[in-house]
Amino acid sequence: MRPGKRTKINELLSTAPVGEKVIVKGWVRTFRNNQFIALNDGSALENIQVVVNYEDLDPSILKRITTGSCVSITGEVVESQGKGQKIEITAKKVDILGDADAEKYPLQPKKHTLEFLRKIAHLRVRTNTFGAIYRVRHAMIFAVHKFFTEKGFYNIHTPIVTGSDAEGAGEMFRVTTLDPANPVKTDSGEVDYSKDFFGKETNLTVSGQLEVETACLALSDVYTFGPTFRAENSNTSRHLAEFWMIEPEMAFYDIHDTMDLAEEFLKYLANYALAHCKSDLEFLDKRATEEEKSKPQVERNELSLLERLQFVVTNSFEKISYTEAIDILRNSKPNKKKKFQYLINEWGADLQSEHERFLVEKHFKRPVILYNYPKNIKAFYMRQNDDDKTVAAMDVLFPGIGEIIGGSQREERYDVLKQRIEELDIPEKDLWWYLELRKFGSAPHSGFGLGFERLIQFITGMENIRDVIPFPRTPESAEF
RNA sequence: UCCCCCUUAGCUCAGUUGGUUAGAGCGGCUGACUGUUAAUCAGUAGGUCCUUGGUUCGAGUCCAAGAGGGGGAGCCA
Repeated sequence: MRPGKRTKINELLSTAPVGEKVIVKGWVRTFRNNQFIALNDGSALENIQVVVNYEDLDPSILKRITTGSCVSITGEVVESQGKGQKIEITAKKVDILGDADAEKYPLQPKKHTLEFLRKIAHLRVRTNTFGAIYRVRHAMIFAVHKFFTEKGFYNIHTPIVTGSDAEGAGEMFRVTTLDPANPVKTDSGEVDYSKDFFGKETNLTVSGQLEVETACLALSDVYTFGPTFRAENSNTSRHLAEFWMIEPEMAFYDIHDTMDLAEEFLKYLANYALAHCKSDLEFLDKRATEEEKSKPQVERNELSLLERLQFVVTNSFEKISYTEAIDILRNSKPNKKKKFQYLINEWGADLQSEHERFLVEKHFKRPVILYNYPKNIKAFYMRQNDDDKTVAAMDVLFPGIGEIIGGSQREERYDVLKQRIEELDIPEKDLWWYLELRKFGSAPHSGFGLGFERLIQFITGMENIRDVIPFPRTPESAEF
């Protein structure tokens, strides 16, 4: 080890170099008995215990070792005399890098509520829970790229600012440099967007799908992984105004190939987390189990977090058509006993989350993929089936989260697509390039969108989506 | 956007049918102790009871509006 070089705590704990002189730097979690610092630098969930000799240490330094302060420790790695840890560091030198006024520092060595921690999002990552979530989140980002790279997919950066309002995936955020109090106006008094920065109306993207299809019809297998913005007034534990979405798009895949890929992908990710985030997941598993105890029996999970991840990895997903799902729901107990708020009477009804939850959590008790939905409840670009009633759409439904993936085979036939655009009154002028893809060397292709934060919810067992992204953006809330 | 719930010390929460000076644990501070594991022990400070208005002899408690937060629904990923 190079003299003067800092060693990260995860490395120390895994190599346990007893007898070596080391430098560690990090943040104090607790300082017990005027002797024992629990030090964490984020490289692992675990802390290293630093033992200081309070009789030799300058009292003015001793006083500044407080919860939250940042310190640099020079000392020797020794076997611990205590029971809670194998090794510890006997400090020879303690430097305070950053004070944390104990009277004002909001984090205490105790359990805080998630609601409180959301209000101090700049500090919450210093807790075990959020440290674990951030690390798992990183591991999943890496695993996404690894999965697609191994399968020969190319990552495509689709635009964040978009000029088309055509996809209809949701309300959009406007992008403009016009003065909101006094925008340039046309003679007829309308806002003159031709004078705006881009010379037209622009918005933040709600999906990179349409753009990534261009790359798909040249590179075959591609994916996006980027920020996505929806200005919906959604106030739920599964919605954000700014979130990250993964959208693979595959040439020559039909809807069944796509469902298989979605299943393989999700299993790969769960498996990667189990293999690479062991101690973080064990911590989150315990945390979730504790949390469950405060809930009524009926709302508790039958499986623990780790068991759920294991279950997804080892069990095949149930794949059924919308029509089959309607049959199951129509004959289900809650439907017959009128327990559903929305009763299923006939084919064509949109499924409510109570129905999806019934299928996933009660009927099949495993992830379910529904496919071939009625065309009038799905988007214009989805491929029409021969029955003329349904489109080749699919949703992957997960327990607790609901829809984690939505995808479809795309309509590759120019005439059919054009007719559908007209039927739905979608402004065609914004879609000329999208239609041209069907004019020049069109190909059957399919894709899906995975909400990254919903994935992280599933992997970490966190119930509120605001706790799996560092800085959540939701209606009325954009602090930090 | 709709429905429901919550807001009391830095944090987590008690606070009886409306009644004198609003409490506890943790945290902070002071001291003791010194191989602790969210250390322990003793002492101590700390309050716009979310805001505004109303009812009442009297409001933390009842009513109304507003603010903030949470849960559910819809929209979806």
